[in-house]
Amino acid sequence: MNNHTTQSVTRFAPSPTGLLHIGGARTALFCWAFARKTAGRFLIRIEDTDTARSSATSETAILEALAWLGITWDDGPPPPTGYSGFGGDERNVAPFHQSRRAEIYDKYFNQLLDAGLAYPAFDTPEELDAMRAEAQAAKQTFRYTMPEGYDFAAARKRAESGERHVLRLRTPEEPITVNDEVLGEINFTTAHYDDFVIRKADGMPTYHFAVVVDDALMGVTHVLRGQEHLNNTPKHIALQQALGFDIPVYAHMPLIFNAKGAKMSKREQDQAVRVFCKDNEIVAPPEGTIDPAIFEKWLGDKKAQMETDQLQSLASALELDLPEVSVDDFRAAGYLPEVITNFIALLGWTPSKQDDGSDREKFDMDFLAKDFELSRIGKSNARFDRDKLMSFNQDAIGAMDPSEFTARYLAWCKQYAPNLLTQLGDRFDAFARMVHPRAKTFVHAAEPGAFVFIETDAIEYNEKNVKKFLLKGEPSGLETLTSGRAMLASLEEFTPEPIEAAIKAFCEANELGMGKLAQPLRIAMTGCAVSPGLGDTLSILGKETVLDRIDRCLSHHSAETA
RNA sequence: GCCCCCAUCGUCUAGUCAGGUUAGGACGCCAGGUUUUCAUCCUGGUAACAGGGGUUCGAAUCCCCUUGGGGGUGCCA
Repeated sequence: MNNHTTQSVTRFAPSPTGLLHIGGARTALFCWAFARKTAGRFLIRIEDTDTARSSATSETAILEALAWLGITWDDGPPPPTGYSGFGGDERNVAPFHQSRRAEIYDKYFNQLLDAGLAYPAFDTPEELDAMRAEAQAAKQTFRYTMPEGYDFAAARKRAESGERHVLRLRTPEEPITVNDEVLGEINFTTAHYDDFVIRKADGMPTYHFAVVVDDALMGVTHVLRGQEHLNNTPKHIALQQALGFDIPVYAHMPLIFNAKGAKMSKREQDQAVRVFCKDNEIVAPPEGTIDPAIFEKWLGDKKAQMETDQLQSLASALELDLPEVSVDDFRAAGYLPEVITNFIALLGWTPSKQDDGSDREKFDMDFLAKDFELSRIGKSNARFDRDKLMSFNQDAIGAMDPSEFTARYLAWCKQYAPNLLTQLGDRFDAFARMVHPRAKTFVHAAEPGAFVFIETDAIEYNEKNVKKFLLKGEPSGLETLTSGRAMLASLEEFTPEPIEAAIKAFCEANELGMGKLAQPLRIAMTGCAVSPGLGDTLSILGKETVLDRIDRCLSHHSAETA
């Protein structure tokens, strides 16, 4: 036996029917981590046996999301555009799309058929429905088993003559024990599996069959997947036994839910927008978002789901943050890939303790690749806490040096906020530097800098702040603002440091606290007493605008002092 | 209905396998401090072993029951 055959192989096998769900991302991450940890291989396989729902677009989106997270694969489709250095077919196990493996499946279908371990069944969906209803009425679990006196030869003849049929596996009558690395030993009696379908009427293998054949042929040694598959496992083992395959190691991991304890789903997003519309009595879509007819129909039907991009344009027009569900959602919301992987790794898995014995929470992909252990996967489902994710993201952004933040923020804006870029022009670097210390996500980053984008004439002054910082005191804020204006007007270099220095010197010379000038200036610039650092705030506006805003503020409030 | 899995602060979790801890950390929340505002940062606080039976000198930890949560029960994956 050579090293090649003893090497561990894990796989992530998405079905290309949508974006990469955050739960799927965690499964992929753990599969990746286990392969790295054990110096094995991680492979990607595309499970596109559901021809009606699968699409190339969603396959591309899923691969791109994985690559963006830094979850790269050894075997599988080529890397998405813009990535390189992973994927391929070094071990000669392709194709990686189940839709292109029909011949392979046929070979094994025939093997089972010849051995009498699989048989054609001709029941129509309606007949099956009736049988299920009957079992339900009798308060029993429906189990399909081979009819008494089943005539193999006759059935094969019917099948070969083209009669519509499926293939079912003859399952054993003995209980099956699953040895799960996470859950332990679980015994399944025959009540858990019946003669399930292994080939659909359209000739495609079912999930159960394809997964078992492909895993075996692709040398998969460790199957790490969500707990929703636990009940499928005896079926897979029955199939492996019938086919003479080795049984891989199984590890079923807990599920991830939203804050409410429900499954995270796209439906949740539709729900959020619909509730918002109803609460705010919005009966028509904002101008330039979506077709009013579509909107109306969607609003009226609680279960209706809108296309993802339509929903997003609607949400952004309503200034509503959509609950994120897919990796793409989190990416668009301005979360960092290294933060997402760090955070989801913590959902259902615990890293080793730090050297001093304290708990570890922050780590990168390299650490995960070294530290990952199946034994530290938990058993109970986890809720996804966006507050904590946000906190991690803020910490990570805060830890970047300014040039890194600027570069990454720029890259994000190019993709998700091009308007910001055109409005800012060559002031982008200064803007990025200004908002960096306050940024929780790239989406939220621009908020403290909102004053940059409004017209001076459109500034609305906060009444409370005006009273406190402009009208009261001796000298009043307005008086300080007036003398401060002259000082700023005479300033030659209008960049952050000189501005800060000049303001400081001015306050000291006049024996004033910094706030005496700073707060009135903030109100003049933004309308309220909150802004980023004064040097940044003033310099990004430019001297002319700063003086304009001071003048407007002064004239606006002079009547009140009189 | 039937079957399977799970159960520590509001949330993620350490501790459970090899019973003995003031049940620890993180996010959140509250209070105080630093700061020209905000944010950051610092300090402190809040808050949990689902309930009931056992076993034991001793139970978060082992066993049973109840309750609660989740999953499955497809010619979806």
